[in-house]
Amino acid sequence: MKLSDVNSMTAPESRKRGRPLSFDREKALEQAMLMFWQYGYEATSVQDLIQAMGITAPSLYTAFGDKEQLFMEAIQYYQQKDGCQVDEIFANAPTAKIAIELYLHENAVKLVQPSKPHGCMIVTAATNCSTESSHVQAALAQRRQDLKNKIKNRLARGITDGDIQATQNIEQLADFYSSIAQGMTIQARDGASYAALQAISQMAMAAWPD
Amino acid sequence: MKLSDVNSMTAPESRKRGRPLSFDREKALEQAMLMFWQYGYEATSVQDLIQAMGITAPSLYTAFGDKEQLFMEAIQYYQQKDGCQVDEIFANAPTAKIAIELYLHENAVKLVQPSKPHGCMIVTAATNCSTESSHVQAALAQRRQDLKNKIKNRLARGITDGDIQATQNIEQLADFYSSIAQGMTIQARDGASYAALQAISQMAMAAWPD
DNA sequence: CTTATTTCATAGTGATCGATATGGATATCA
DNA sequence: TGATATCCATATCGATCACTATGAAATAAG
Repeated sequence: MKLSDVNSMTAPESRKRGRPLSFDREKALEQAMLMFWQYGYEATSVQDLIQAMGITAPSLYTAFGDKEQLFMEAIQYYQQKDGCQVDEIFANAPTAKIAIELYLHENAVKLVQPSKPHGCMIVTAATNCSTESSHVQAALAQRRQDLKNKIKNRLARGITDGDIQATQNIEQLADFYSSIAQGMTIQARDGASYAALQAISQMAMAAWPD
Repeated sequence: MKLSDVNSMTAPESRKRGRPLSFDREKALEQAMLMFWQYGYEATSVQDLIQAMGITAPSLYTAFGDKEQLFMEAIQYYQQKDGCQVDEIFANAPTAKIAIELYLHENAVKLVQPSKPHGCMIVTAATNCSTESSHVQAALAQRRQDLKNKIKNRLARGITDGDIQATQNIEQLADFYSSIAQGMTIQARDGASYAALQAISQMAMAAWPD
């Protein structure tokens, strides 16, 4: 690492040398996320992106690397802004059952936000991929696996807390409730209302093994 | 209609004039279906298709019209060969609950067939589409709606048959079980085993309102 | 000021997209 | 056989794909 790098790290904003950015990087990222969310990774062209972001192609590439890196950043931005805050929900819920119930409810809310694409971006944004972008597909699959693991861990805590019987098959329950969440995304894509989604999550809770 | 058309209809195969097809049309269609099933509509290029089908581009266009018509035919072929035979299942099941249970079981079988793409083609093949092929997307959405309507109709028959209480919300039940089937597709895509899918469908049946 | 650095706008790169024009090959019909 | 009809193989169409080379414009440092 060079000394100049250290200097730029310790004084990130104020002492930048060249011509300043003429656009808001975060707002541009948000627009890119909305495009990827609606149309998916490959179906969103760079041309579409720069129009939505209000910048030119060279600006996109200098600011975000390439299309794939922009997508990865958009995914991260999505999870922060429009995804379910599952860590917080699971940490604060008093029981595992309430944790799942609150998660499914938050899921229903987030899947049909007004003036935003419906459905979960993690589920839908890289479904149809050619072999060249299979690692983008794999990255989203990993995020879905991460969620399932978080559900499983919260259920395991339910056993140690005593609100789930130790004989319960936690793996199966995690499969079921992540499947429910993903099914709700397809329903939301196909026009389901918040009320319909909420009804689905309530029916799913009726399968809870008391 | 011209007389020649009538003649060709009454004698379809034997009296065709010109050079005969050098490939099996149905086998070529099956290969096309497998490609669309795995990669989706837009991510499968015509180049990919003709390689898998073993024919040249002009042959594809004379035999199937264009890429979109080939996809529509592939969808039809899929529903006949690899989709759930829901009409037959629903017609023969003695009660609505058994009908749904059998459907979900058949679904689990069809979603993880060996040496075939996993998940339901109707759910996954046109998720990421640009605006130019939005009607392809709409066609699949219509097929999903058709399935939900068939579920609803079978539940309604359950009420007239007396195995479902008339107070039950049939719309909600149809939403729930079609959501389950679609969630299972995402699970199958992400590597779920038949046993895992079957466990999901059994848990879903635990939510049945007796 | 000059110099260094970064961004911006224009224009265009080779590659691939879906789809076809052309002409020869192979069949049936008269 | 000759006429007609259909298919196959080669080569290629304009459009779009993700991406970038070039140089001018705008800032900070010296």
